[in-house]
Amino acid sequence: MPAVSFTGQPSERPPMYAVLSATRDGASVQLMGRDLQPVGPPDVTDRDGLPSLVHSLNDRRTADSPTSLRWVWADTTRWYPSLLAAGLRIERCHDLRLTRRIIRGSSLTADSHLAGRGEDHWDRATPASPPAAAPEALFDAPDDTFGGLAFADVDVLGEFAAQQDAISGSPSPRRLSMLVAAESAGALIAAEMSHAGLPWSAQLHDAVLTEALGPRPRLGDRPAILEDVRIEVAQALGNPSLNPDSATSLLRALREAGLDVESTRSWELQRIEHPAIEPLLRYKKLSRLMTANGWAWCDAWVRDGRFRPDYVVGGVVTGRWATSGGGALQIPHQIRRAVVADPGWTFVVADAAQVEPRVLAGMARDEAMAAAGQGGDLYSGIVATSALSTREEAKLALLGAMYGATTGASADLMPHLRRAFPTAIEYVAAAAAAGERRESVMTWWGRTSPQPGAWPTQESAARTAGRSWGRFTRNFVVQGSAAEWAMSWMAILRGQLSTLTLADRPDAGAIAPGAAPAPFGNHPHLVFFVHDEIVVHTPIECAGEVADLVRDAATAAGHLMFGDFAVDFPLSVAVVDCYADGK
DNA sequence: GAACGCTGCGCG
DNA sequence: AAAGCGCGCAGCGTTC
Repeated sequence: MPAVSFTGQPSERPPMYAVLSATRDGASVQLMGRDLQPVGPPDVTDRDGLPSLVHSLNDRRTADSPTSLRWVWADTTRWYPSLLAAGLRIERCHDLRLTRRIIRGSSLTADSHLAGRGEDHWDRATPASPPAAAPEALFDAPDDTFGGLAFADVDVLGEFAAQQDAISGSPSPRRLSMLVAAESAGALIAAEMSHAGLPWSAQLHDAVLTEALGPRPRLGDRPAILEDVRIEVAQALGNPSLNPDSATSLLRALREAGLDVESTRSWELQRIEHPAIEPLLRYKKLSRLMTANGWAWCDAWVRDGRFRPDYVVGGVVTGRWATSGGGALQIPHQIRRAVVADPGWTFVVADAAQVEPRVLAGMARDEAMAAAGQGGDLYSGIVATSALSTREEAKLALLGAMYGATTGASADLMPHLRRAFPTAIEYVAAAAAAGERRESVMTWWGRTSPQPGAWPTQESAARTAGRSWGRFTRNFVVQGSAAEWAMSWMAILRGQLSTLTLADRPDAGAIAPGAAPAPFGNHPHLVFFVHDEIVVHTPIECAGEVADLVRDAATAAGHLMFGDFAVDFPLSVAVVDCYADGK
C-alpha cells in the first residue's frame, strides 16, 4: 500500500506551511507551523527571484518537518505555471480559491464565519488563462487582479486562517480536509498536465483525416469525400442544393421525401429504411469529425507535438473537472490514433471500471453491491447474483438508478435491482427525495449541491421541476463522490510517481533520447485525465512499475474514502505506444 | 456584425 | 432500445 502523502494526514509529523502572497513586484513567503504561528520572518523576493526561493524552501528539511512543505496560495493557476516553466515542481498545496468555494458551499461548514460573510473577491476570482491562450495580454495590462482586487492586496494569511477555522469547526473535519487536499492536488496535477502536454502527432492526425475525408482542402473549400457524400444524400432526397448541416432544412427535406421523423438525430434516423439514410449518417460522422477535430482543430491546439488542454478543476458543480477550449474531455476515439508516445517512451493507460456504482456501494455500505464488484466487472457480478439476467441489463439498470430513469427498459429493471441491493438504491432514492424537497445533498467528502433556482408556482410544473432537480441531486452524490475518488487516485499516484526519480537511476539519461520538458525530464508523469481514466507518459523501462503504482493508487484511494469497508476499484491497465490502443 | 438560443454529437 | 446525469463545442438561424 503506497503512503498517502497528498493529504498530510493521518500519520505524518506536523506539516510546515509556506504561505505565498503577492507583493507589488514579486512575492513574500511566510513559513508557519501547524499551529499557524509564523516561523521566522517572511522571505521577500522580486518576480525573477521566486523560482530560486521556492526551490530553496522546497529543499529545506528540519526535524519538525521531515515531509515537504504545503504551499498555501491564493490560486494555483496564477503561480504554478511559471514555476513549472522554471523547471520546478511542488509536492503539496492548499489552493485557497478552489477551497473557498467548497467551504462556502458545504453544509458541513454552514455555521462558520467564512460561510456567513458576504460575497467578496475570493468568490469572484476565476482561474487565470493559460499563458499561451492569452493573446489579449499583448494589448492589455498584465492581469494582476484577483476577483477585482489587486493581487498584491489579497490577504492570503487571513483567508487561510478563516478556512482552517471553518474546517476544524465542522462536524466532519476529516472529510473536508480530504476534499480540500484532493482538490488542491488536482490543481497541481492539472497545471502539470497542461505543462507537459499530451503527445500528439499532427502527421498521424492528418493521416486519419485524409483517410476519412480526403486530402486537406485549400482554405474555404470542403474536403472532397465530404462533398461527395453530401451529393449522395442530396440526390437521394431529390434536393440537389441540400445543406445537411442545417437541421431545419434537413428535417424539411426528410419530410418532403415522405419520412416520418421527429428530429434529425442519428439514433432516430438509424431506424428508418430509405436510400438517403445510410449516406446521411455517414455524412454526419464525417462532418462532425471535420468540424470538431479536423485540420483547423489541430492547427489551433497542437503545438510542438503536444496538445495542451486547459483543465478547469472543479469546473463542474459536482466537482468533476471541465476544460476550456479544445474539447479535451471529448476527444473522439477515432482521433486518439494521433496520440503516440515519444521515442523511448510509452503510455500507461488506465481506466477505472464502474467507479460511480462502486462509490455508491461504499457510501451506502451496501455489502451485497460491494461483493458483486469484488475483483472484477461489477455488471457481471450482478448477473452472478441472479438479480438480473444479462450484463447489458445490469448495466442499464444501474445507470438508470444513478440517473433516475423513470420510463423505458431501464426503469422496468429497477425493481429487480432494488430487491438485490436495497441499501444502495435507498441511498440514491434519498438523495433524489431531498432534491425534490429543495434540500441540498452532499458528496462523501462534503461538497454540497447548489440551491435550486426559482421554482414554478403552478402545481404540475412545480412537480416536474421537483422531479428534475431530484434527478440532479440523485446523480450529484454519485458523480461528485466518484470525482473525489478519481482525484484521490491521481493525487496518490502522482506522489508515487515522483519517487521514481533520476536519483534512483544513475543511467536514466540513457532511457529517453528525447526527454520530457523540465521538470519532468526522464520521470513518468500524468499527461491526460478524463473523469475515470488516466494516461501516464513514461520511459519504457518504467512502464511495468508505473502500471503497478496505478493499481496500488486505485486501491489506496478506495481505502482513503471508505476505510476498512471493502470496495474494490479494479482497473483495466494497458501499456501502449498509442492511446487508441488503450482499450 | 456581435450575441444568443437551439440542435446535434462527442466524451464520461 | 433510445431515456435518465454531467459537460464543451460547432454550425445554424434569429435578434438586436
